[in-house]
Amino acid sequence: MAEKYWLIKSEPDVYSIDDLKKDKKTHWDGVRNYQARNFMRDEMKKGDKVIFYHSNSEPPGAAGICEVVKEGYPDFTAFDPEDNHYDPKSKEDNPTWIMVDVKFIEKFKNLVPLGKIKANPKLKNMKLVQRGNRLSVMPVTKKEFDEIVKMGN
DNA sequence: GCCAACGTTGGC
DNA sequence: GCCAACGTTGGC
Repeated sequence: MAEKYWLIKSEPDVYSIDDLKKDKKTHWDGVRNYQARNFMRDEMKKGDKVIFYHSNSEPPGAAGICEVVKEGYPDFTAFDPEDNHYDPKSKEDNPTWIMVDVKFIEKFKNLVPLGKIKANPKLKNMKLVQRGNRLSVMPVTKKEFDEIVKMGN
């Protein structure tokens, strides 16, 4: 099956592309949105390419690329009462929340700011730029993915 | 810090 | 099942 392409959002104050570069790989925990969960559980496959997006930052934008290295498995941070992402509704024998592991591929030479993404007619159909989108994990097309990579390097 | 957009919760 | 209230996201 062909690779899929995704975009995941992170607040760089919490976890940035530089953190991922340092760590080499990470588990993408803390997603507490059903649509995003379903993408990770059902559709994200090993080898899929992912745009790493910085939200709530100055400027917001696409920062780099990573790749799925482990497919959906239970987000254990939901089981830990001490964790910020603790969710008592999620049980270990029937987990509500799912995460994947991603590994660092590259950091763009230049961050692709949201403004430029919005200004590019080829990217106008991206969920990212459609109104009020709060999804933290979303699919993108290969064309959109390639275009953003081109803008970043 | 503001606020619009959106998801979730809970009363009925 | 509706919908108001509330909390969160995220750009500006």
